Amino acid sequence: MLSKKFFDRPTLMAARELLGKFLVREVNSERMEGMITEVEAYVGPNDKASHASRGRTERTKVMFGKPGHWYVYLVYGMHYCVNIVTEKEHYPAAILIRSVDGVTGPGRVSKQFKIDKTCDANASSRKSGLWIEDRGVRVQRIERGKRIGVDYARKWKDKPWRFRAIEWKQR
DNA sequence: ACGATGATGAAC
DNA sequence: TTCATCATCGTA
Repeated sequence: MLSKKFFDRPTLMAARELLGKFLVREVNSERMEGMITEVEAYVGPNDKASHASRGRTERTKVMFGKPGHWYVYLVYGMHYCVNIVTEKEHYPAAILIRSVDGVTGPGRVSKQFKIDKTCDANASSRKSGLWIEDRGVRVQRIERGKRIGVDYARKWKDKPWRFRAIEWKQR
């Protein structure tokens, strides 16, 4: 299981390395799991694409908290987005999980893994029923691009902070 | 191309 | 208390 230490470092670095890791969900003795194939980084208090750029609020306070905790929120009144908090406490940053195996799109991922508001602010751990594991997959090729759905973010909208696994190998 | 759908944050 | 906005998705 990935420890807090994995997330306590620069977000772009953690984001790239999150590709190929496995998202595991356990709820009502049902277990789901899949390899993370696409992520986006939201970094620091000035990133206008990040919810944290408006400062610390009830919703976003978890982004300012300890690394390795889940930030889950509702978008467009319908879909949940699943993020994992990174970097040191008080520095707001997180990684959005956009695709897992064949499940492409943050809303679809949360639906597939039954992730909702009850997961928000929990630590990534077996106990919380939602965690991440390293199973020895080595990602060999990564595509990098702009983040999706953040056209309002001025100069931050074109930051190439989305990462997608193109090629990988089981060790 | 567009509407669904409701929490959130900021303005009033 | 109101109001615009929104890290999306399914249908057309």
